[in-house]
Amino acid sequence: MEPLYDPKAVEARWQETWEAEGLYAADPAEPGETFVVMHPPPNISGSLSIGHCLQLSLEDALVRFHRMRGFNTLFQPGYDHGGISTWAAIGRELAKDGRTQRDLGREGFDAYAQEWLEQYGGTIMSQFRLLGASLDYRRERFTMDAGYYRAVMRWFVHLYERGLIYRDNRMANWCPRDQTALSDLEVEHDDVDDTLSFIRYPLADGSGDLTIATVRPATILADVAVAVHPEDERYRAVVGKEAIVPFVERRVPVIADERVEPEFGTGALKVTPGHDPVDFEIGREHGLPELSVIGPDGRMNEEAGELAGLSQEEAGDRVLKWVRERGQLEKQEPYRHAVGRCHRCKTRVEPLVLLQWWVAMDELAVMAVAAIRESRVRFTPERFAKVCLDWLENIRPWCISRQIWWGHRIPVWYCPDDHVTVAVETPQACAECGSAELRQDDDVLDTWFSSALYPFATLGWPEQTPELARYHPGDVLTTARDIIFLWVARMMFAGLELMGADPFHDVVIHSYLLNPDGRRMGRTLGTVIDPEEALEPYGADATRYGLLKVTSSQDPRFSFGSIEEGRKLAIKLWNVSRLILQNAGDARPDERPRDLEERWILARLDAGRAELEECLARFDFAATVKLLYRLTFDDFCDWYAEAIKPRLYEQDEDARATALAALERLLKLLHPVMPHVTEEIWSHVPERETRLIVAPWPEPRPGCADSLDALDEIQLAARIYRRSGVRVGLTGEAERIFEAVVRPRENGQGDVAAEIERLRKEVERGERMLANERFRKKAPPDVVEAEEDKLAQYRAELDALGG
RNA sequence: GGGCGGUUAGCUCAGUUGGGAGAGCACCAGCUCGACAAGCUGGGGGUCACUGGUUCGAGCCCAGUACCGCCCA
Repeated sequence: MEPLYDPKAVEARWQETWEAEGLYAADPAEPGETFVVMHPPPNISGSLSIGHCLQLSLEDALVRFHRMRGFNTLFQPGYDHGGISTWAAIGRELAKDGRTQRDLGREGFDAYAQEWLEQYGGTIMSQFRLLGASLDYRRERFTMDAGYYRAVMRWFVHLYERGLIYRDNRMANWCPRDQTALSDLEVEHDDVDDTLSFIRYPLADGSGDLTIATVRPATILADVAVAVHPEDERYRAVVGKEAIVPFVERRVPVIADERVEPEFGTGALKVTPGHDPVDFEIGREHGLPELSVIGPDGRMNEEAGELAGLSQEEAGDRVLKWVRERGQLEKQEPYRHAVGRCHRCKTRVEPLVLLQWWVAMDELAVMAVAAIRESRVRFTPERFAKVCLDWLENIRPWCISRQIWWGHRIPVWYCPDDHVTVAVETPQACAECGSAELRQDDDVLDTWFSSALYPFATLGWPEQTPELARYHPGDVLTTARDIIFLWVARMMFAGLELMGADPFHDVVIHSYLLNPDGRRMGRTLGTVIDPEEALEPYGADATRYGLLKVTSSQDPRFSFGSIEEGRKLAIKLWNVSRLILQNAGDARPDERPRDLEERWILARLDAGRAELEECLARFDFAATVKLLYRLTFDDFCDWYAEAIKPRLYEQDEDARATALAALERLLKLLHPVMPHVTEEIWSHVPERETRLIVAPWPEPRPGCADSLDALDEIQLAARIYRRSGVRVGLTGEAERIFEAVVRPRENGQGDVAAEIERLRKEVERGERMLANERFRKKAPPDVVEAEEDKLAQYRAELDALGG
């Protein structure tokens, strides 16, 4: 073994070896309980971020752990076409040459996207490999490959035939820049400073006027009513009358509707069903017309008459000028409110009534609600179950059509008479009139519509493949919290609807990595950390360790500190392995615990194994790596290795065989987190029959459990000696171990006086506590007893120091 | 407007039923011994955001306040 550990060469070699030897491969024909993790497919709008690496590290730890425990394990790789996200990314690329997606034409765009796909898909797969993720790379899937495409068509047709997909004119979110509709989830809300204008609408009968408040005066042109709350005493008398809309001077009814908020503005609401979601609902209920004065470009359209072609702001100014001149502008106030922005391009979203395809959600959502309520699907941390339920229980129709060319084209065809034919395969004739002149719907589906099928479309559904039979349903899904609604909830109801099963039983919401200065990482913000910045200098094992270390916090700031710690752990492990392997002589790994430190380390390793299993079972990865760090540094290196060192040099065969066996146990425990360095060391251990990646997980070892605290006395003596220079009397084995571990020359002088002072304070504290009668009376007996023991211990130490 | 997180050492963060405030990094001091100076040993450093409450005992439980962040509308 080289004196210096070089992760770079070692890691690359094992990544190739594991894959070449088929050790990542899942075989449905093999026996064994299955463990399946579908890695959330990164979308091909870019390469992996350090956040993706965190997710992979966590999944791969679980996967490797289960593989070693003998599970038939599938870790599924793939990538997502990424709908609007990729569409926009390609748009930015084309813009460099002054081109747009539309310039290429639909076929030209497809060809361009194909090249893009190959480049980024390849990048993503190579990044997976660089991290040592033990995905079954032979099974790489893409959400638009032929089989998956067909699955998406089936899903659409299925829902259509169930009556849950329909085409309708409804209020949708429109991105004027991307020129497409969006779902509610793809709209972000930001507060902006705006102006609230109070405008008087005269009553048609001349009996007075009503004042409304609006931040969008341009939409006055599309007003079709004024609404008040039915319980609002102030306006009871005017309901049923007519008001005159300024500028267009249209007579509109004054109506009563419970959706009006009496506290907002004056309590009277201008109703514009064509340009506001709430107004749209009011309009539908009251049978009002849906006028539209704003076009898909976000500017005033021809319905706006003389204002046609103006921006909304310009039009609003014209309207305000009109009312001001006529004394109908009561006042203006600064007003802060939320506006919707396109999730991808941050353009202000325009609410417009549009003919789109929708999914009715109630019936589907109910199934997912049941899965959560019945704990068939659990969330970690638990609170996200409630978050998911809230969304599912207040769900609204899902707009699934997108006016872009990248994605699954909607499987609907129209004949010249506008009859609708819905089919998985391209139909030859109209289902209604038989016309052969068919035109396919231009739009594609929301990317999440297809992602919902990921847990089984990747396994071949709708074909009944051996993989589908064996690996569905899966086990654990990990993701970031912003994906819960977009993907997790939708996978749940898609799985229940099509497969009749929950696609996983555990959802692990991992932490969200922030930039070192506490800001969100975003490509557009230029705040992303490239995984290369960690992998290149530190290696995959250290990076994996460092990322897992910060998974307990909700939004940890990324720093290289924790990765540095991982590197130190790998180096420490390397060095202690050199000690044991270079002094092993002809010994073979064999547990022959004879002396105190051997029974102790086997007990500690077994306790560590049990604790590690508990940590992983509750998905506490930070606790997992901290445990491994302490086990390696404190127990294995500082005590066990030091204690046996003389016996290794003396060619004690039992000590050597046991040391090799103990090292093996440690390597196994570390493998799921740090696979490369452990596999490399393992390859130097004599007589290994398998690779570590598939070596059996350590069995419980109850035999040494009573030695778990066997070194307590010696460790205490060491502490006293190192602090004060005073030797506590030890006998036999204890004295031998003390001599081996605690080197006399270390800090020999010590400070006896300071140590005595410290111990006196401890004794005082204990005496004070135990003198409190109420403590003795009310605290549990075991707590009191523990305090008494500690006091006795401190008094004994004080005696030993002559204090 | 509704909801959810967070606030602990100079920095990044732990702290699992309430029972002496921890780790890593950084800092200071000491130490080359046949695994490791990318190391070892010891040390300094905190009003656990604030106010009140419950309790023998509160970083932890309860009520409220402030600030930061997120989600939904």
